[in-house]
Amino acid sequence: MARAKINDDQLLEKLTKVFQVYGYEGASLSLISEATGLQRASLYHRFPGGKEQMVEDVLSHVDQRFETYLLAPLKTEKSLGARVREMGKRINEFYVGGRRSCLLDTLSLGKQSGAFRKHIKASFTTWLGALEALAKEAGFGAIEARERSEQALISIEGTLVMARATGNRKPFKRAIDSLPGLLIGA
Amino acid sequence: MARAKINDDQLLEKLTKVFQVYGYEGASLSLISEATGLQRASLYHRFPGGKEQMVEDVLSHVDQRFETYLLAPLKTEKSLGARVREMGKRINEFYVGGRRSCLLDTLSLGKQSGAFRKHIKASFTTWLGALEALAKEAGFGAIEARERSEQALISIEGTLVMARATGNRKPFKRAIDSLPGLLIGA
DNA sequence: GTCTATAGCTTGATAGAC
DNA sequence: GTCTATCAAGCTATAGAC
Repeated sequence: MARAKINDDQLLEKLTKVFQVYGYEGASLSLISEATGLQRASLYHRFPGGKEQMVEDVLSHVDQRFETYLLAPLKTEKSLGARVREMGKRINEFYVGGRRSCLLDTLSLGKQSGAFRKHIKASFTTWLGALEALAKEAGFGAIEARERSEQALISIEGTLVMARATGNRKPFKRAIDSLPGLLIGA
Repeated sequence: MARAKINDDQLLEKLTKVFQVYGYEGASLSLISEATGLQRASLYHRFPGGKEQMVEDVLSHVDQRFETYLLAPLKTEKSLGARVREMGKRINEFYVGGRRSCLLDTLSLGKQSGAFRKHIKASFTTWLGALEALAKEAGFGAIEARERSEQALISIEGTLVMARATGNRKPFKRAIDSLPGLLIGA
């Protein structure tokens, strides 16, 4: 039992980055090996289920990061505005100012995507639900709260695609800045 | 010189679909061969530059389709509203009601994406320019016209990602229906 | 212009030593 | 837990017959 070169959290974060940049089929084991500093066989020791398990574990890890970090500010005692602004700051951090793509985008592409669809859909729904609850707390009715939270997610996904395709990250920044207005009307 | 099994236009449309669904790395030659009905060697006869040339040609073909079909209604003599609505109808058609992804999304992922970035960026800019011109014609100032056309593209890209990731195509339909309000304020 | 056959490399995955 | 060595299968691409 030699000592681990990299702990689980660090490993999953390296993997997250690789899947954000290359997607599922583009993320070859060679690439993953290079990014993590672990040889193929070591990767299979950590993830006996291979690439598919890597993706599942990455998705779960990101779910957890969202729950305990990105969306956590929403459950504090601060003002609605302060909560949304803090969440925006963390979302911006997570996507490195628009330089990284959303996993729900990059992993929903291609042949293998069916295997993760359930998880991806669930993650999306959870994220949506958190924003929706916030909009309701701000006084919006059920239908409007729903539409506004969807609008928020759509603008984030759309601007991330635009940032990747064109290199223009300003719309992403603007989308983040628009979150308070969109979600709590302020 | 045996007769062609499939003409250039039909071939490029089959390829478009494959790259929309699988992205660059996911679109293997076996998959392409199956989708087009042509064997590997025949594909290399039609595209001597291999997969990279296929993508370049697909992007150019889609540029042309946008110019001569999707965006063509904007240059007619009809009312602004009628023009935008007709364009929306054709955009919806092109993306098969949200069942297909945008190539600017699927091809900007992965290792190879650098090779197409220039083309992708140019296509994006052209599309944006057409919508911007329309918004200006509707009376919006330069800055607002720019923002509104960006917003239109972002909502389309974002809703297409959402449709792929969750299967929910309603936001895409709504984005199409919102184009008149967004671009000409009606 | 399409085909079969094949080359050479990369892929995801495994066996077994330390 | 990590490693080297190895495997079969898949990949992109090419040669040459019809």
